[in-house]
Amino acid sequence: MKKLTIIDGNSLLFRAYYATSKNKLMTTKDGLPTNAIFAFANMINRILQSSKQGQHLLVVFDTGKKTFRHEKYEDYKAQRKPVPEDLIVQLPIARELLESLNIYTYELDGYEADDIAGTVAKKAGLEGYMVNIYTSDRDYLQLVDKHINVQLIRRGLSDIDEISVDNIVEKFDLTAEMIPDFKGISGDPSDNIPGIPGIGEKGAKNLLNEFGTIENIIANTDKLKGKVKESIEEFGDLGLKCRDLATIHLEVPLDFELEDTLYKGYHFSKISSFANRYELRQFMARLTPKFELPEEKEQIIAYEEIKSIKGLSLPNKIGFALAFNGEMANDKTPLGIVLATGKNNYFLTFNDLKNDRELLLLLEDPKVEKYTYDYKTQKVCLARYDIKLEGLVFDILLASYLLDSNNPDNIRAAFSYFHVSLNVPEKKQLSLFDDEALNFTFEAEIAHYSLVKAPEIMKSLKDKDAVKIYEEIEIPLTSVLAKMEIDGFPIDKEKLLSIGEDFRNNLNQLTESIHKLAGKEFNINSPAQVAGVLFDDLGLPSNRKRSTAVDVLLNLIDYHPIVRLILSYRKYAKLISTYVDGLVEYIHEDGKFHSIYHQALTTTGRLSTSNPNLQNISVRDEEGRQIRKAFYYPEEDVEILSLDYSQIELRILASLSKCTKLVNAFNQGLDIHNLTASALFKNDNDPHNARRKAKAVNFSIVYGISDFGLSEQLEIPVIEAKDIIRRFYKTYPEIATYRQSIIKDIETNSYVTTLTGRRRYLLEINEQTNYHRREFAKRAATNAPIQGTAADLIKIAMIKIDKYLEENNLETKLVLQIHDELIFRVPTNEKSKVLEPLKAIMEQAMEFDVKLRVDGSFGKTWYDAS
DNA sequence: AAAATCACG
DNA sequence: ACGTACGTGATTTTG
Repeated sequence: MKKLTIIDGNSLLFRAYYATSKNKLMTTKDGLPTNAIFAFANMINRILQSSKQGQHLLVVFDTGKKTFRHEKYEDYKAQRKPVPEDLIVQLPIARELLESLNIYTYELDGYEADDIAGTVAKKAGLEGYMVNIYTSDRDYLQLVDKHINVQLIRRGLSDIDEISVDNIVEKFDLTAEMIPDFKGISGDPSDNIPGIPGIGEKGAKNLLNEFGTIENIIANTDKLKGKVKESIEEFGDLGLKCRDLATIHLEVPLDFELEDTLYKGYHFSKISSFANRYELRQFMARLTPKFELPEEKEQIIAYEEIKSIKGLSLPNKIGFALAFNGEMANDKTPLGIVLATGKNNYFLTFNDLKNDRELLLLLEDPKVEKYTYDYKTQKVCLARYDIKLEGLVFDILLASYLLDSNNPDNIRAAFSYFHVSLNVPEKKQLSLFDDEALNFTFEAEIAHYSLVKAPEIMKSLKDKDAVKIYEEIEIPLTSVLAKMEIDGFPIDKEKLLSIGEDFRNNLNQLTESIHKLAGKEFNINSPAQVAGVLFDDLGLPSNRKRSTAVDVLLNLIDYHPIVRLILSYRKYAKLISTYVDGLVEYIHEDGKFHSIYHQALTTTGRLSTSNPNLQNISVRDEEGRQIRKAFYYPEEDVEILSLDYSQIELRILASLSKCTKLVNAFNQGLDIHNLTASALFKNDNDPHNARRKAKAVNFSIVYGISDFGLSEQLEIPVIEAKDIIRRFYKTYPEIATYRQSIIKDIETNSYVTTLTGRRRYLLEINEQTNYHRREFAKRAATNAPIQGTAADLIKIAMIKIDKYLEENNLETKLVLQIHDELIFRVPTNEKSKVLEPLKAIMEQAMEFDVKLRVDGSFGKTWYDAS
């Protein structure tokens, strides 16, 4: 017979915690309490111990959000004591434990664990399963039937009472069907359900055994007498309402199948690293080996070299991996390709690939589903040889990033996250004189595992609510980014060098003057030597760290003329090394930059660019801004368009926090910094200065404020900064509430989400002994939903814009993304055609309470367009 | 390889 | 009493 074990996660954790919290709590050496985990893990161990292969296992949780019961009865669970802090921090660890053991878990906003358990149990019962539910909550007894037993956990954890149809009446003097009515009458103080006043457990049992249901009791009120009669007459309806609350909801919309709960086993490496992390040695010693899965790295992935795919009947789902020569990141030479079917792996050299018409058609056929790691790099590489690649459905790089944005942007790390340990890649050198056979096992592994691991990984994405972002954002975006990388961004090398010459002249003069003022020659590039000259030779006041960073030097400017010169030197040195000489190195033969977009790198969901980084080309400083004059299209009739979101992060903050004042101000087009200034610095008689300060305050909120940080920024005492923050929250109270809710999120779940559901995990929040890592986690948690939602927004806009340009056969091209700004190549004749539509797409890419605003400007050069 | 600095959002 | 603004990448010096 099929068996399903359901565990009430919250209930067991509570029991585990209180059973082991009598004395001093058990902790890791960092001081993280692990007592509940320890006991909970032992319980899971015991359940695994007594299970067999082929059985099903499911752990259900409450999400802690309001449920439909709260809507029916606002006092539901109202007087429940808050969960102890020491237990809260262990909740995410319990989930980690279950994940490490590969045990299926489920929770759903709006429903409690018992509703989920009940729905699953009844469904399984109908399908002939024998169901066992582990809980300490007697409400579950109503589920008992001939297919369902409840393992009721009593005081300790080892004292378990098995309740079945055969013994429920004997033990509780009630049938399973009577349990809700029983609770409805006698009440349940733990859920704040009052029940019918005046009738207790004893009376309720008597009544139910005589009449069966509350309705029937009410219908027979005349047969009752005395106090009981009065109570039923007066509070009968309340009893019905209470029964309603105590009834387990059996129609929870579940989006998984019973098959998903089949327990297959665990990977030793994963659970053992978990146990090490939380110092649970005893647990590992007791862990049953019968569910241990073989580590997959032992398997050797072979491949067969072929000349053409002709004659092979390949399936419609193909894993693939290009082999590259190890050169520059965005200038790789392809050596060959491995195709994986799940059963076989085929290798073709790049030469054979180029000549294989059928393979070329397969690669560009969107109906042939492609599974791989880092589709974009391969698409870009092939495009340089005029080979099209279409039909991406699964990219293990993007999946690993969405499952945890802390995962490194690195192939071996991504695969090892899915328990695949890739062979060390061979450093391949293609040389005319080198006819040594190369080994492509590495690529065969990538192709094979990308294909076969996909179903399991898609399920993990589903568990983390990431499927929508994956399918609707990251997967389509990767092709848009590939196009941008292929198109590149033009640069006039001569112009850049001539700007550089001016910088170099300035730098030489500055070097001379600085050496003269210092009275000696020294390396001005060396912070240590600069510190020596300033603080030792010239005796300027130094800080503890002897830092010579800009903000320090700015405060020393009046002490000695050399300071201003050093600042100026730094500026030109930076411009020359990074933005002239540095950039020149990256110019391709076509006179363009082909920067790489990293789609799976930042923890918040933003993109980043490299080789070169085009997202940090100077703009704030007029001298530095000159660099942008070298960026333009050499064609006569082509211009650059820049479209940027105005104040996007503050708008998102206003919207996410539903801050009425800010939302209204934005929607009325008011200056938001002035608004804050008038609320916080009313008495400041310098309005310009007031706005500057207000702007710093507004931003500090986005970054997750600290009074010290703000005091540093504004160069005011910490007490004043503290008071400013207090007044800020008083002005915008919803933001204070919002921040608190974010902090609560991170503390209970160890992650926060953007508006689309993108997660950022911050496990630092659990480090009990490390105050400053915990505080960092709080600031980062405050910032991530804002920065990440802005990232989601512009990504969606990019996808929509790409589609729009394509569908309307426009020559305009998206060429650069700078977080809140998109840069386009626009043929002059399309200028009036694209401006408004593109603006509108950006402004409406996502729905917010606040209206979004996009500003745009054209220019021949990037300088003129920004 | 890490630290310091500074360019951007 | 702690010791602090969020996210990046490139360059240079230095241990």
